[in-house]
Amino acid sequence: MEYTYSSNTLTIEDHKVLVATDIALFTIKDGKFQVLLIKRGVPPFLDFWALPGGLIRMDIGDRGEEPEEAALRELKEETGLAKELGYLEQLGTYGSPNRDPRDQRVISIAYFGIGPTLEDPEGGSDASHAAFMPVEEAVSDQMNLAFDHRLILTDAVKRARAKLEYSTIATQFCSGEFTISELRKVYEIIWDTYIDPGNFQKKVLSSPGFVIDLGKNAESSKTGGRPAKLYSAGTKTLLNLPIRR
Amino acid sequence: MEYTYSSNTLTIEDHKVLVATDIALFTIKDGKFQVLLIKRGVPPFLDFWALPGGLIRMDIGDRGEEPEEAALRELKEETGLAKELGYLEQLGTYGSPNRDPRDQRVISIAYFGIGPTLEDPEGGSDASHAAFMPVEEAVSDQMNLAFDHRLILTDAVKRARAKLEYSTIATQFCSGEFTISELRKVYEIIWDTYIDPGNFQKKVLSSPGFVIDLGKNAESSKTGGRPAKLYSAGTKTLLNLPIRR
DNA sequence: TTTTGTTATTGTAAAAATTACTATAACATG
DNA sequence: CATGTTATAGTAATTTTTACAATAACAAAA
Repeated sequence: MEYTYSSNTLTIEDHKVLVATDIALFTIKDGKFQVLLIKRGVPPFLDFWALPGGLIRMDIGDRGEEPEEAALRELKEETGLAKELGYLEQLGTYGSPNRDPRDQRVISIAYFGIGPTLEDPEGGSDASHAAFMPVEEAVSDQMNLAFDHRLILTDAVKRARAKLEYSTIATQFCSGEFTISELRKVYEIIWDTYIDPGNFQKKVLSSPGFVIDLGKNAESSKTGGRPAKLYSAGTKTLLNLPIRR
Repeated sequence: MEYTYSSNTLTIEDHKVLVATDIALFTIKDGKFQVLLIKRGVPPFLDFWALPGGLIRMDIGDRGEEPEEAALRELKEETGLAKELGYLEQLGTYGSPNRDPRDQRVISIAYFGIGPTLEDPEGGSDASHAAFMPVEEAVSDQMNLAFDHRLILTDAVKRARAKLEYSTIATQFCSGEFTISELRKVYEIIWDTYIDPGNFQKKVLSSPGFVIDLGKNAESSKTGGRPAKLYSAGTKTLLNLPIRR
């Protein structure tokens, strides 16, 4: 990686760009796969829905922020979300020259995150509103998201659906204690498919490190039925044998 | 994504950073899994081995380069590599504040690429040398790579090993026409493991879209043995059933 | 020409995993 | 206590994987 190059017209300074972060933060709420969006309070894309995010600041820390740190800070500022996230990983960087209509070129490091079912977020600093929205709605043709956030969101959704297969991230969509049925519903909701309860149960329980038996039962539901055992998320992140769609 | 923020001391300009790209370009050469490195000809890290890469330039195109375009341009400039790559995807962005020791903060968008067995690259513009090096050697404790390139390289190696399982990228390590044995050796070399020839053959041929039968045989080798059929890379990128390690 | 060695390819049977069900357990409610 | 509901366990057919044997098709040596 070099920056020895020759240009007759530009200085090093001229090659600098602004770097933002954005988060596609997913949860399951009201039985639906949802994503956290903010309604923009400033131009460009005033009043458009957008992924929470913002610039990496150079006046935080010795030499500026870690990208992930910036993403979490902006998330908190814009949505008031205080709880710890269940999962966060880098999704990719979006850097096409025209992705931001402003004069300055801005690239964005996008993150993929999962929050457990969260209290309703509230709009923070420069967002006039923040809310979870069903993914189906957020990626629909009717919805016009700001910048290239539809692209980022569809990539994040693909990532989520793919990761369910070979990782244990589904547990991050559940609360601290959950039943196998709740875990199964995570798959059913995100994949929009039916999964056989018996086979799923055996598959999960035979995958070492997927879940931890807490040795107690959930409260029996009002609709009747045998009370389910409670589990918590296991320590392993990768499954030996995938869960198939 | 916003850049409405308040700071008493800094302007928007002060938050800008330099953006570089780096490529971990893999191939199989001399029966070994190898990565393309350059020997740096300028400080910092003078004479250190590094991944090919460089700054995204703002004086190319209307509003500066696409990141991928910059990565390919620098690859060509630094290594003289002219052939088209078999595969290229974004690996991730490395943006820790101290990853570059220079005054300017520099983040790097890293790519993961595969080239078919290539002619020996030659050092280009600002690289005094370019060469393929066995991955084992490049990631060893003995080797001190520039910047955080050891981290990038180990991430890229993980990506390569993981992708062999559920995608068809192994074909990109082969030449245009190849035998099933050659394809199997890609797996054996990159995973450093033995794979049963018979089972592998059946698995590949029963995976629709993995390879295309060219209806002709490879030349029989000097060591004897039945001549193998020739295949080319199929059109599918994802495998229905994974190849297991 | 025959034998031997080598690699490719096909076959086969046991083991493991998946799938589609069925059966039972453990509750709530009427 | 019967009925409905959900959780969990069981079971048999199917599919996939694995380990290995058998055959095919060549080169080279005898």
